[in-house]
Amino acid sequence: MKLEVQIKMNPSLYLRDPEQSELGKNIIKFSIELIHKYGFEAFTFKKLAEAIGTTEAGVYRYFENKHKLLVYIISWYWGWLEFQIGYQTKNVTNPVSKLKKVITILATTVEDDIMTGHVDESILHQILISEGSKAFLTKQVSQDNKQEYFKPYKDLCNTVGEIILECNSKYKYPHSLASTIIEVAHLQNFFMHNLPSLTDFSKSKNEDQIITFLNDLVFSNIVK
Amino acid sequence: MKLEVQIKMNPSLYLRDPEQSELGKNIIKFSIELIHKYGFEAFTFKKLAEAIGTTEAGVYRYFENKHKLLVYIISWYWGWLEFQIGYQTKNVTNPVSKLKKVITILATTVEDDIMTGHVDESILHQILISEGSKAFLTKQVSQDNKQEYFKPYKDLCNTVGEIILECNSKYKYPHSLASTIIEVAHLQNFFMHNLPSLTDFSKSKNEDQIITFLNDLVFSNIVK
DNA sequence: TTTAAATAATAGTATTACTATCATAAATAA
DNA sequence: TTATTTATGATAGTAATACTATTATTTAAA
Repeated sequence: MKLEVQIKMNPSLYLRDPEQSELGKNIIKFSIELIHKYGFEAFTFKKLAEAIGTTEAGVYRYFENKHKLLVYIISWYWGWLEFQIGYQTKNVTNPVSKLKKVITILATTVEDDIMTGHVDESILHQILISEGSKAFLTKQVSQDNKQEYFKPYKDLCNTVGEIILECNSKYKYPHSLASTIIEVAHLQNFFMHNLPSLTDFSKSKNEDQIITFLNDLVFSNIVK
Repeated sequence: MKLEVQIKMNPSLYLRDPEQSELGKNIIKFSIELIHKYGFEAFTFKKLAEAIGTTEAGVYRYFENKHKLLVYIISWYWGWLEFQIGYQTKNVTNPVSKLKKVITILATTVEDDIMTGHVDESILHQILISEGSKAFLTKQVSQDNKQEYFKPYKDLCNTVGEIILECNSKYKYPHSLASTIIEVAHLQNFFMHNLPSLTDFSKSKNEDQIITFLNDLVFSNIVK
């Protein structure tokens, strides 16, 4: 028996559950590849259908539009990351070590997880860096939020926020600091590779420096 | 004689300089209004042309496409902000006070500046919060960067970075901290209004709390 | 074995993101 | 003043995008 990690997804994100068929799994697999290749703006359902070997109508049976598909794969990633964080910090009792571990996970390009057949997490991580915020930077953000599209992201922020409170129960902004850590980890990575003068890591282009920067920022703030 | 602030723009952003004609100024004025109203994705040159009372072709004579127009108005804002920061911190000698002032400027919704006739800065500030990162989160970011499209943003980050170094000349990440302050100011504002559980300001929805959060983050980090 | 459900194949529509052409009005130079 | 350039307006047209609809065919469940 092959073990597979299943991330539970919000059903209102899709018309037909992509996990339940080969075509569905291919939609997820190739949309990750193509969004990474073309960027979200130039990514179309037509290109996706061609890559899979199906028709546009075939894709539309699974997802109403490309925005929902983006939100789907991004939600999937947050769900998977939450699982990773839970798993990798399971035996860490010291909260500071735990938060450091979390920062490292958030700021490090992951390796492809063989537990998830059709999803390449390392590409997904890249997508999150350059397309992630497009999931919520829209005019429909409030409606999307009402439909709980961002629950996995919020859950993750809560988890990180709780670890922050474990480090310092009097810290006043655990949620804001949690969302800041997540967003800044991605932004500094994007800047390092694409607009290096907005960072101080242009020479090495090493993720470890982002981790050091974040640790420095976070721990001087919460542990005084 | 009417005094007007002129922000010098990168000429490769436009085909014809919008500052040099009524139609051009209207393109800027109404694009700010309509991007704010519809969001950048749903904003089209057709809607813009209709609002102005010209034709699509008329708009295309000024801007090659809507991406360049977005970069133009965002660059304009960074240029204007740089000017504001210079002006408002002119007589502040203490670097900590200066950085606090800068954070306040970055995190506060501005009032419309009457010195700039056709631009409504308060709406522009809203656009920056929700559309700002779309200027660089594209596949062409490196080409755009080579053409110096992001120079005003980088200049601003440098200015802020220098003030950080004035506060603590040994601080290792002045550029990263500067870009973090700017981006987090906008992100926390967006979250506060649209995804409040990602912040700790959901009750009051007050910008002052973002300023307090940022001051707390920044000064515990650089002044130890 | 029947019936239902999923997929493939094809066609069609409204909108978007442009490009091209030509006439006219306004500004400038000879 | 007239000639010429330059900006704008009006209109048309195209390829691509973001869908919806229809029907036939295959696959799976009852």
